Amino acid sequence: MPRPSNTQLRRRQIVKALLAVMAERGYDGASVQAIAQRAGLTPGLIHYHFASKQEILLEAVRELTRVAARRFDVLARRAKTPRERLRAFIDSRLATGRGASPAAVAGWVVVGAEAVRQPEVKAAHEEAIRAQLAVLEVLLRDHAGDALTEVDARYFAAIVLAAIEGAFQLSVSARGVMPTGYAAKALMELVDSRLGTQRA
Amino acid sequence: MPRPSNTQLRRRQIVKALLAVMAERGYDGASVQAIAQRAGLTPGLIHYHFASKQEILLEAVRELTRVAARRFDVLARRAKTPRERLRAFIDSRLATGRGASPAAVAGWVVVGAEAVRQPEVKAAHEEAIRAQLAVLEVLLRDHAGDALTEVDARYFAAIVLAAIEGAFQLSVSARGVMPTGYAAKALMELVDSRLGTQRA
Amino acid sequence: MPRPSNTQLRRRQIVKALLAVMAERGYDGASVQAIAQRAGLTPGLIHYHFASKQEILLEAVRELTRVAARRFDVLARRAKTPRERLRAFIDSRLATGRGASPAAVAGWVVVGAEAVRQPEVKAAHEEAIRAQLAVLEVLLRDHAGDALTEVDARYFAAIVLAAIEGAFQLSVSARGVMPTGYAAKALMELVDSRLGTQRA
Amino acid sequence: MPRPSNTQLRRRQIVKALLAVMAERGYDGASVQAIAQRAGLTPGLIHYHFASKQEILLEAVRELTRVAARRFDVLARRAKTPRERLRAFIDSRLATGRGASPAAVAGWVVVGAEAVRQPEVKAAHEEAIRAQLAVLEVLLRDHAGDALTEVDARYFAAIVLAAIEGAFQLSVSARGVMPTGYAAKALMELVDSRLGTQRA
DNA sequence: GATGAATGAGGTTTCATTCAT
DNA sequence: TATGAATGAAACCTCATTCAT
Repeated sequence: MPRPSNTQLRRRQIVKALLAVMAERGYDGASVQAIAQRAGLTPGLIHYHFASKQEILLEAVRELTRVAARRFDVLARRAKTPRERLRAFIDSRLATGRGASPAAVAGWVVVGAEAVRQPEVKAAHEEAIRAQLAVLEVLLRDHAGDALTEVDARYFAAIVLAAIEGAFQLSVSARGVMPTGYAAKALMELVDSRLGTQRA
Repeated sequence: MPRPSNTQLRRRQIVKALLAVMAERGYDGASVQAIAQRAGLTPGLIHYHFASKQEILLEAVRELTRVAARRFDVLARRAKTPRERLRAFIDSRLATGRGASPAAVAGWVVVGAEAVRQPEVKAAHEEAIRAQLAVLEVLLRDHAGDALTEVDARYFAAIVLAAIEGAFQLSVSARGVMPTGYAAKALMELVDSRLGTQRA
Repeated sequence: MPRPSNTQLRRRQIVKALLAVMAERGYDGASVQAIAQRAGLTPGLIHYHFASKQEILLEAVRELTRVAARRFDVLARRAKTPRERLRAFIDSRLATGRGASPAAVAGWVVVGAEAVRQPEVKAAHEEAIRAQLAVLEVLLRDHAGDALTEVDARYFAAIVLAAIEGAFQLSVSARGVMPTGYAAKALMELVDSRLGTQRA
Repeated sequence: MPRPSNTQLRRRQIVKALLAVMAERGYDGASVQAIAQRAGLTPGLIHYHFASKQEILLEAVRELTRVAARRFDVLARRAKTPRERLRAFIDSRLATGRGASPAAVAGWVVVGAEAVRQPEVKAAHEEAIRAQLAVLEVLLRDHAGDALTEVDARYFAAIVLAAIEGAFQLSVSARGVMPTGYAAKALMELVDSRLGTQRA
């Protein structure tokens, strides 16, 4: 009778520890030793559950993606109009309060830089970006009606996503520049003015 | 008779090499050995000209800032209206062509992530961000006239800068999402619509 | 009611797996994990049946010895003259065809090197060597009659055994140097010429 | 003014240390730490002079080959007849006395086993074997005159080389089986009888 | 200014073995 | 018997930095 598997638990523990350490010390600063310590495990066990440190990072990218998607789902459920759904998306990324996680934001910034040198990370990061872009594009078109051509919608979505990603960076390295909570509001205003959809 | 100092030349060489390597392998991947190789120098000499690897990175941040400022100056010289000066700023960051450097963009993204863990880098990065923000805020107010309150201008500038920084990230890790050259155009359109200033 | 023991089966499985892995990756490359995988078992079970990895190796040495002995017995049964029995011995080591096992040959070479550092392995290896030497010496004297003194027979046997062991090494690391099948023939010719016993 | 290079010295030191440790503990037992200790150096310095542990092993293979070749050259210089040159070859491998090195013999056996799993080592080992084979074949034909066909010479050489390699193995793992010094004599007798060339 | 050998700390990873179940 | 999670030691290797020349 084998001991009941706790692999799922352990993997989640480890990913969480990586994100926590990474938010403070970056990816290279997040040594396996440090991750283990944070998770209350041993380095050997880390490698029992993950083949390599990179594997943990890749799982972390997926986890961040899942969390963001879940957050959007929750907020979107309450939205009744296309504009509210769009706002829900922006809030799911930028709003503070329940679900907002500075560690996740810092982690995401670090992942973005890691994409520069690790092709596998780049692929995972890019996939996440493209998925968000697709969602955002649909939301924008739903909201804009005929005000956006297909091509415009795509680039507009890209700019909006860029603003979100950039806001992450600013919140990490120039805290205070954009008071928490204002980013979502300011971005939504921008979108509204572009689409001629003022808040009625 | 001492030989004439070439310290300035060497330092610039080294900073350039760091940026080049960093764009491919990240900061930790840019070993002193690798930097030396790229610069055609030896590791020992690197430390003769810089006290530590971090010093090179800090100098690189300054260098990137200087280059960006210079690029803006060049473009702004041709600008005649406030709107054109604003456009000059955005182009100086996002436009392709002469002066655009993928290595610099990747380097900047890496610097942003490094700010997560190195306080000195964070300070340098933040200073650069705040300086740009100040310029951008002035440009926006000049252009907008009474259309923006002081507070609005500050947040608007932050959002615009965020979009620029985010565009860097996308260009690094999701190339193709935002065709080169479109970012500047799309961002300017957004600004125009927000300020009610269509291109006449 | 205890379940019927399958220890013997398992031990043989494990030894076989060690030899297979060792032939590809050497002794240190044959991790318990890898052995388990090859045997279709788990690492824990390996240590249930063997106290240590070395124990498996020692059992493998014995197994290789047993297999060689059995092979000689089979061939010797058909032999009618002393010369044929001698030939049977050489064939049992060097001939190709039924019973020849490249994995066993590679395994034996690896065991020989492992004897360099593990006294227990050296002892087991040496015992196997001395046993073969004894057999070979008897076969040679039977065949040679008065053509060999006792001392000569001992050294002659040693040289013949050395040639066999060396042929293993060559077949492992310089395949093609000695076409399979020729080794036995060439060695027998050498023996014949030394003993003045031409093939009638 | 750089410090004068001592790379050649260091590399030789390291190779020598590897061979010494390997003769006692095998290749895997020869940790970089152990090699460094034996050489009186630090592990970091080992890797400064060799890219990897395997590189040291490959250099060791070359070194062993060079030493053997040199030994043959010295002995062959005194040889006056083809038979004496053949004997010089065999002595250069098997005779005791000046130049004989138990560590080198054990090292060579370990290298042979390492060839099982490291393709680069196998290539180096095979090259060494083939080179010796070529020499031996020429020596045999010179000595035999018409007594050997071309094909026979090749296989004969292979058997003789096998006997030499096997004698190494026996001397490592079954010391005493073949009293030092007798191997060369016994092998030469075998060759003589095969070629019908008695010591006149 | 310049070289490159040298150090020592620390990195990721592997692994034989143990043990709760 | 069997599982596979867990441990802890040790492996190879990288690297920023120092320093004799």
